[in-house]
Amino acid sequence: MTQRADARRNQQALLDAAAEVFVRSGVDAPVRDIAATAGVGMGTIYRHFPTRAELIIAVYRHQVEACAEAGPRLLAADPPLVALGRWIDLFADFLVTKHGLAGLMQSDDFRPLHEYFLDRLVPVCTSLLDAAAAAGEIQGDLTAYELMRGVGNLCIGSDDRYDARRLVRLLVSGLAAPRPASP
Amino acid sequence: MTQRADARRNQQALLDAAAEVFVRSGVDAPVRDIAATAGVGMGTIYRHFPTRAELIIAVYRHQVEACAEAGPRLLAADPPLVALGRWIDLFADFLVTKHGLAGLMQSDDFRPLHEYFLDRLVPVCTSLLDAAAAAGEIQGDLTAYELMRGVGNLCIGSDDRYDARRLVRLLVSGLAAPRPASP
Amino acid sequence: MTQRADARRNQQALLDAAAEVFVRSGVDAPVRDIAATAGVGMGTIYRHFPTRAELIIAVYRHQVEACAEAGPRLLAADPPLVALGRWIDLFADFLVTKHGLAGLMQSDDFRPLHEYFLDRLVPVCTSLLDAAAAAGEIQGDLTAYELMRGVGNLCIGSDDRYDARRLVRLLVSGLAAPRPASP
Amino acid sequence: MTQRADARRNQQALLDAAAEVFVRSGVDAPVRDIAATAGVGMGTIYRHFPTRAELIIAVYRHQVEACAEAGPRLLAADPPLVALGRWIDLFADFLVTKHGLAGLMQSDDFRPLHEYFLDRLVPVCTSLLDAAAAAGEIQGDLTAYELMRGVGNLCIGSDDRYDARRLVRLLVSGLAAPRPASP
DNA sequence: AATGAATGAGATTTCATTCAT
DNA sequence: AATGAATGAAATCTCATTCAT
Repeated sequence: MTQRADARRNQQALLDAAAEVFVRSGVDAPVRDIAATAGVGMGTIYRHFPTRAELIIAVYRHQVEACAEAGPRLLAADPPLVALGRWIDLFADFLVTKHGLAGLMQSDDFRPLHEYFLDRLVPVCTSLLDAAAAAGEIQGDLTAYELMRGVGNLCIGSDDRYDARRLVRLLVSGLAAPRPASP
Repeated sequence: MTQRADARRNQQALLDAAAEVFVRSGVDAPVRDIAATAGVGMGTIYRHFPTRAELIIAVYRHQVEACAEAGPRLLAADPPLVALGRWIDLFADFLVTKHGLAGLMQSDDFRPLHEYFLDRLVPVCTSLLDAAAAAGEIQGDLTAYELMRGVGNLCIGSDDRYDARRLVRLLVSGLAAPRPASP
Repeated sequence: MTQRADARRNQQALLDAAAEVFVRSGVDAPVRDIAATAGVGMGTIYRHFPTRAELIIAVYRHQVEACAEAGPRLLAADPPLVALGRWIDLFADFLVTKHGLAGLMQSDDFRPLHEYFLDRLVPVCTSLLDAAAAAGEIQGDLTAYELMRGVGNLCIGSDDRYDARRLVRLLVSGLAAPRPASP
Repeated sequence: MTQRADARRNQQALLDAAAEVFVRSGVDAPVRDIAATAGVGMGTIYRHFPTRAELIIAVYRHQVEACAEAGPRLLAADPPLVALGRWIDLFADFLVTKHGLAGLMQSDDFRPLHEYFLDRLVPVCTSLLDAAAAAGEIQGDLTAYELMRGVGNLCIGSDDRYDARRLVRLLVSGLAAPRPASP
């Protein structure tokens, strides 16, 4: 059982290395690079994460979970549209930080990854959206799926000249119902 | 001079073939496929377009030009914000149609491509934006560069479940100045 | 079109190299070895023979054809059982020479190879067998398929201590109808 | 001594597992599969059977011994050629049942395996063959070694369309001396 | 100028084998 | 003694790119 500790350490090294390499070279970086960065053999990656999607999911799982859990908390604390805005900020922060992650979701090869994100986060986003709609704070009938894809896309390639978060805020403000003219 | 004609014919065949293959298999389709579709040898592609970015630029040049030229025309015909909206629609249409093009812009390898697009279109977009700002129709100080990147990003991966144009419209509406409360 | 000559030369070099390597290391020798022996890059093999089965078939095609064509000739020249014996000798010679070929046929991976051999040779063998049966020279109802598999198997691993041809002759003699006791 | 018992139990589990896996996936099945089936670690296999040949020999030892012991018994009970035929049937049964075993013998890597079989069985076969020759029941001077290799080869890949036992019987009948013409 | 055959680097994946625990 | 995680050497296959013709 002592070995288990070793393996766990290794797995963590792998996750750290993968995260680092993903930032450096994108999520489709050669397996060999990740192995080298982690200081393990290539077989070790395949033992822990048989497919690339599994590795990516593992790399980002913690943050996806944190994001999912934040939804209800925000909704309880703020008016719906504010909560939605804050949650979207959280989501965007995550994506922007994970340089290259957003761009990845498009690829057919990463369907499982895409699905994991959606399965976990779309319901959360839906409840925020529904609450805002119920409160009459937003117009239209955009789905959570579309909103998240839009935000996800906006977060691709954020850099000095392109502040993704700013665009995201603009998008959310476009979502808000027009303020009724005062009487 | 006859050869010149030959070469020109070849170049056009190449552009047509590349456009077709780009739609079919994305802009990173194998060179061989493009050559085969054009009915020329692979060497011919390399002679005409030494890098893939050059080929892509050539493929889309006409449409980029058309888009650039539409700017002043729209501005002359409509109120600034309407003109901006229409121009953005035009730009988005172009990107959505060119499946995969938007996603490509991110890659460092295609810097030249990216730059061509920006050099040609940012000034046009800037003049539309400035006009709208001057008319008090928009708030904030978003640059044309950021707006175009945002729109470009939103256009990635449009499909049945994700209508990029809709998100783009939302973004533009977020740009509009809040209607001043009536007195 | 001059290049065609080059390519043809290359293809022949490939076939020669493959034949040599097959003898040395078996028909499942690494592609790289065959390429190296032929003095070409690995891609060249894949261009000429996309699958391993295609390469093997090509390597042995000439001899399979020669064997197939010998059947009718022998049948025309000799009494059926003699013709059958000679044809089987020919077939066995081929297999024994192609060290390792016989052993290969078993593998599921080489189904296409197996099928090519059978498609081409079973009909020939059948006509020899039928003629012998019609002449009352053989007993039983062994199929050409079984006979050929038997002969093929006997030819595996012929060497100094194991003379496959001798075993084949024994098998064929076991096929002959028992001489009717003289009156 | 308790550990000795453990080790013995393990060894038996390994043999059973190997036999099972050999049937399922052939004698060159991955070591890991055998270990998993036996419910032991891979290191345990290497401890007990450092080479694959040793494992295979161990797996089949019982049956090889049984076959060897049957020789004298059959010879005592039947006329020599009948005894030979029955013994060969026994040998063929063993090989046909051990799917893939016969094909394996060819490989240079399994020389030790090959040798074990021959060392144990050739003398038995020789005595049967000699007895038949002494009785004038067979012709020629085929060695036991060649006969066994022939039978071994015939047993490769027996299936629905190829009945190895039938071919083996044919071979043995080819061995019989021609019935002397009646006076 | 054009061709397309050839090259070969690089990416993935599988397992036999070792060795720290 | 046993475990099974780790290793890393193969082997396969795919293209971007070159270059002889």
